[in-house]
Amino acid sequence: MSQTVDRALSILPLLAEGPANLEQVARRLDVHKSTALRLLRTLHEHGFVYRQQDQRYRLGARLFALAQQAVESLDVREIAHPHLVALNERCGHTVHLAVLEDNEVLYIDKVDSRYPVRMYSRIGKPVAITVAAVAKLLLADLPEPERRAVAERLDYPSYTARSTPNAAAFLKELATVRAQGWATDLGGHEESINCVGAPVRGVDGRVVAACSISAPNVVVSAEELLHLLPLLRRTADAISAEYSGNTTPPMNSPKEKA
Amino acid sequence: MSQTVDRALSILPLLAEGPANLEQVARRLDVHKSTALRLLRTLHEHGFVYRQQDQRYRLGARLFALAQQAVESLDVREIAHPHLVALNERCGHTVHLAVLEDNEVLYIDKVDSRYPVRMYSRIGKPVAITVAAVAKLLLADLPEPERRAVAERLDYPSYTARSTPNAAAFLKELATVRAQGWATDLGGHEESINCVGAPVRGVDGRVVAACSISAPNVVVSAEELLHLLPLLRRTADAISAEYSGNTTPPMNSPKEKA
DNA sequence: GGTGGCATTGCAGCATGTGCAACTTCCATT
DNA sequence: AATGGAAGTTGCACATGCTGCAATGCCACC
Repeated sequence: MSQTVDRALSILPLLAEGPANLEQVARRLDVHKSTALRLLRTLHEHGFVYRQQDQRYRLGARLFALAQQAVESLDVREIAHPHLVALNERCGHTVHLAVLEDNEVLYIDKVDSRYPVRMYSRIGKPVAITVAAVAKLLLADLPEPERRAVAERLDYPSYTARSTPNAAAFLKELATVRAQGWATDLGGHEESINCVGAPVRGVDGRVVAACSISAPNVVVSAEELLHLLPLLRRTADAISAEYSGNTTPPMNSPKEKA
Repeated sequence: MSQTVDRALSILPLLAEGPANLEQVARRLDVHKSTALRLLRTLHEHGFVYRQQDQRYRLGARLFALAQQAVESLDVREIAHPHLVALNERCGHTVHLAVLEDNEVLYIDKVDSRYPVRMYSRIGKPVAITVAAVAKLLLADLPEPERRAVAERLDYPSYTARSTPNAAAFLKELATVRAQGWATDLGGHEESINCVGAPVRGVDGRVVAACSISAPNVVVSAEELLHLLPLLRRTADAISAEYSGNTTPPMNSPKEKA
């Protein structure tokens, strides 16, 4: 809507691909060099862009700081985290937390069995929305018309032979997920990887996030993974309860009983 | 320099403090509501801003994705180089910068000694991973299981009598290095050459690179080399700071509001 | 010392962003 | 229901401030 800002913001993803000099930026934006220069200067003043010795521009540190703050301000994540850690300790597999934002599903937290807690490694990347268990859970909760609209609008990449092929199949799957209250992704994204997911709900019962357990075939079969469903659902419910304020305070490790 | 972009970008740190509605944003920017609305719309289209159910604005997902890509393209070497040169000017010895890549430690930069001695190192070549100071620093930062796995997998060539003999000794050494935050190689690779190394850390505190000072016995004793440790560590810390964006780079610094 | 590539500057013209005021929507209150 | 207020949204006339051009500066490489 605002041409100038629109152009300026377009520079950022462009630079994310790698450093670029003024002329390259100008050409990609299809504007005059002087225009690009002014935009870059403004971005630079705000620290979104950094200029290296060879005068090429690259993304600046301010982005990290902002992304960091943004992820920290997600309160679901904060509440969920200890539960996810506990779940990971119980089952040993990778645990994800995801939310829906503007028709994209993104991971906002992850606990990996091998790399405990660490930085936000893959966090922030959009997930394969047509196949991921967490995506199904989040979309299944949308009101019918919107769900249909989204399903219609999506692409259905064939990651594997078991990927969701089209909108019709996806809507059917969403209906199933909605009814049963949990979801799976059995080799739909990567042939050898299975997931089970469960929804986190807010006070009003709407799905605000979804968490999942992922594990490769070679470690546990899909069937064995499903045995973890009760544990997963208890975790998701515990997060829901705490998020809605319906339960006892955080205290220490909210571990669950077998 | 560009008013519109300047205003738009100012919105982001503002939202980083927490969600805000249109009027609050307009007031903070000191512009009319309609102006703020248009800026926010543009930010929204680019995914930098997200609108929650209560219509308040929040930082959006695109920030995560960008920060992610940016960190991948960050080149430590470019940032580190001037620091390494400065260090070399101060101490006169050979200075190295190394990173870990696919279980190999690679020198990615080197400033040669001003003394007439040659060192057998080449940029891009793998280093003697079981003895080099930089290798110890990089491996010491790995999560425990992986560290162990790597140590187990390595060969332990006896370059000299003081080379690391086996996995057990190596792991013990790594534990020491991890604890003290610096490392040495005292004649472990070449009988007459000693090194001290210090880690370069990224925003998340993980070791992303390591730099070292190397010098032959005939020029300085091991003990004298250790006297350079404080200088080395200051250098490494300066690189870390700049790499993490915690400090302003030499010349082109973002503007300061005075 | 010339040449080419790229960044930078100053400027005139007008596209584009701006603020205003009217309109809508929603919700709380009577 | 009706009323009032608070917040978001829209259309528009004005002029600010953005745009592209052309000229200049800067460097590195022949």
